[in-house]
Amino acid sequence: MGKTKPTKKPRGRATVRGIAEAAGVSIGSVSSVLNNRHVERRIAPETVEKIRAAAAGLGYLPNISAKRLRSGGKNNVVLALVTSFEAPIPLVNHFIIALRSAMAAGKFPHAEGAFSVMIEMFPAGRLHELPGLLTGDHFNAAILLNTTAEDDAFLNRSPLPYPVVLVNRLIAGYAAVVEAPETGSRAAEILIRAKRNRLAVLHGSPLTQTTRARVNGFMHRGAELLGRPAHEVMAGKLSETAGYDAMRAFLKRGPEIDGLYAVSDALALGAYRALKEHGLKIPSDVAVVGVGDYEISPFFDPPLTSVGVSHQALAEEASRLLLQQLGGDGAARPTVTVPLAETLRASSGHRGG
Amino acid sequence: MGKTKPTKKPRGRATVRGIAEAAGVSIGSVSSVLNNRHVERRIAPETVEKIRAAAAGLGYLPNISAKRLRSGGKNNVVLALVTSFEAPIPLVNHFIIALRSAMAAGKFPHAEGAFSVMIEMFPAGRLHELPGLLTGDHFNAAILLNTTAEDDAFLNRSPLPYPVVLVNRLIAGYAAVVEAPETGSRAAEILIRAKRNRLAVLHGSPLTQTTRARVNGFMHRGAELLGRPAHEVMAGKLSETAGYDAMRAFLKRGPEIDGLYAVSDALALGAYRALKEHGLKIPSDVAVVGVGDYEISPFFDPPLTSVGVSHQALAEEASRLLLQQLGGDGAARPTVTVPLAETLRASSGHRGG
DNA sequence: TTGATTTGCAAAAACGATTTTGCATTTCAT
DNA sequence: ATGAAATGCAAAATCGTTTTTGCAAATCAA
Repeated sequence: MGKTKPTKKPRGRATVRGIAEAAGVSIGSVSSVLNNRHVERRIAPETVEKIRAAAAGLGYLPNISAKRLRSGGKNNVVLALVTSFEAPIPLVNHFIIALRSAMAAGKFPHAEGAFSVMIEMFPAGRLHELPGLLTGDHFNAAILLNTTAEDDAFLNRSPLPYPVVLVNRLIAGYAAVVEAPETGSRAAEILIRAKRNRLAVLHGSPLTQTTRARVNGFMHRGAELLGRPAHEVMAGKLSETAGYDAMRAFLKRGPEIDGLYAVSDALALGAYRALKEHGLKIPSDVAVVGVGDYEISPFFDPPLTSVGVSHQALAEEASRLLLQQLGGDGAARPTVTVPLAETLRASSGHRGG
Repeated sequence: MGKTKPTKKPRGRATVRGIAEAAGVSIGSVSSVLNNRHVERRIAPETVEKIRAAAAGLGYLPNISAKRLRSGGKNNVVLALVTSFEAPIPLVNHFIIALRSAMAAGKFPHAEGAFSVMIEMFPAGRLHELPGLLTGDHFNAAILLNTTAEDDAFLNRSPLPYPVVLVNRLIAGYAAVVEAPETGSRAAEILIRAKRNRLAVLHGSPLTQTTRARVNGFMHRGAELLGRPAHEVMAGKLSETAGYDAMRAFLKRGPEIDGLYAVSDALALGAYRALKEHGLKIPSDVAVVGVGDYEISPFFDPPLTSVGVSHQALAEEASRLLLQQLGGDGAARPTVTVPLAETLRASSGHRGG
């Protein structure tokens, strides 16, 4: 065998060192060229070319952590929004905006306005496989959305070593923001006050901790006041289409109702269409109550009565809690209940909208 | 004035070194304790306490870049979604999902599925103030949404030193994804084919490059086919409420129309309500065409005819382009036009929905 | 020709953490 | 009492960059 120089095989990603070896120069020169400092640093044109060629040939991608570590100053608080892929699409944005706004407003003095927001997503039930979750390598603090029971068990087992705020989940040892528990029962009361007594609730499957609470509250209070159980209509997901399909199938089966509670506004919108197609008028034939998640509720036809917490309120409260833990008292792990907002509109026979 | 005790000079953020000095131990011991390795590393209980106390007292927050650099392996490709605060809320999610999905599907082999997605937001016109934008310190590649003319001028002036994909903007030297240019003219054609000849277009203010193209295309094609200009109705923003207000004011002024083009579906939904309140039936009195941004268009009452590109298609194409630049040919800066999708529903007098 | 500049780049010093190694001390076994 | 093992921690190596410093060789000025 010929005597081979023990060149370090660049098995991983290309680095400045790899480029330097390939081009036969020092890493300092490589860095200068890659950052277009070659004029100030007096690198010869032909050397510049050699380095550029080597970098391109190796498919160089800079290591952001190293760059930030070296150049970044002290300003790198990293906040993460951790959510399952299955999260309701519009929800995530509220949290991004809320985090950004809270930080921009200087709610967290330590960072002096300099910070990053990351989005981490995981398949439902696989939270534990998320890189950096346990080590704290990827972010300084996180808001956790849309975990499943399995994920919750994991969180319970292995406490995360940084500030965390859970949304609509309660786990010992974690701060949490939850919606007020009376959402479902208030919906029942609104419908019953509007003189409805043949009620139904439309929900998705599987039930999340939150939607289950809504359904249970509604069923319980409805039975209590009317002495009769409400119908349960189960949709496949929390989407307009799923709500439409489920409601249409339900109406075809024949049960007559005069009051409907949809546990999400997407479901409500689907139900609207099914009801109308079935020849039922809202609210004279069927009154409808939704949850207040969407900005578009007032633009339903007729405008949708909603009772629940707004995503925005939830998001703002979660941000506040997170920054509070980050900045000051890390030991405090409060559970904050966001109060209900109730907007009575035409879909339940009320004026306004 | 009260004298402050100079117990500790706040020279920047606390580090392991700072804690080590405060506790009178080495940084290695500090690290071990902070990561709960003190058992394996055989740190004496009283030392552990000293260190914990010092860390808490200094408000220590680990430097994520340093942690990742040291422990992170090779897996840190950082992708950013850079958008102005004013971006339409639902748009952003599509890009997050598209990026995550594309990476998860292994579209970018270099990263082996390990990567981060960051969200950076800037006030419209202030893109240039975004930290890390010019230095490339914060991410390896970015998708840019919702820039203003001012931001575009900046981008034109100072090319960014990493792969970038622009959305609905064209700037020399950058890859871009744009919607097909015929959106507006097709909307005019649909209305005119439906025998409408007194047209109006409802748009937001200020006009973005995209919405301006839609309006212009509509006005031009409408005038061409009808020999008469369409009305322009200007709303304050691209929201339901703004659309409602603008449309209501317009109808009160008296002009009669029988065809309306709303350049976003939020505007269309607001217009629906204004039209109905004004006693106009859709589509018999006024046919409406929207743009196809929302998943809820089929659930409008009546279902909304849309012509345009879906946010999802835009997002998927943008992700594809970005990963293509990242992985392979960084020199290629293609402009990809996403084709139109046209869905004829009841709002323009068509069947189906 | 010779001393002073310029040119071109290598070597070293950070950035802030984690992990490995090494070395005194104690404690244990005999 | 004495070598062996366990304990507790400091020191050093490392991650991938950027920037500063230093120093030959080449070029210039006289």
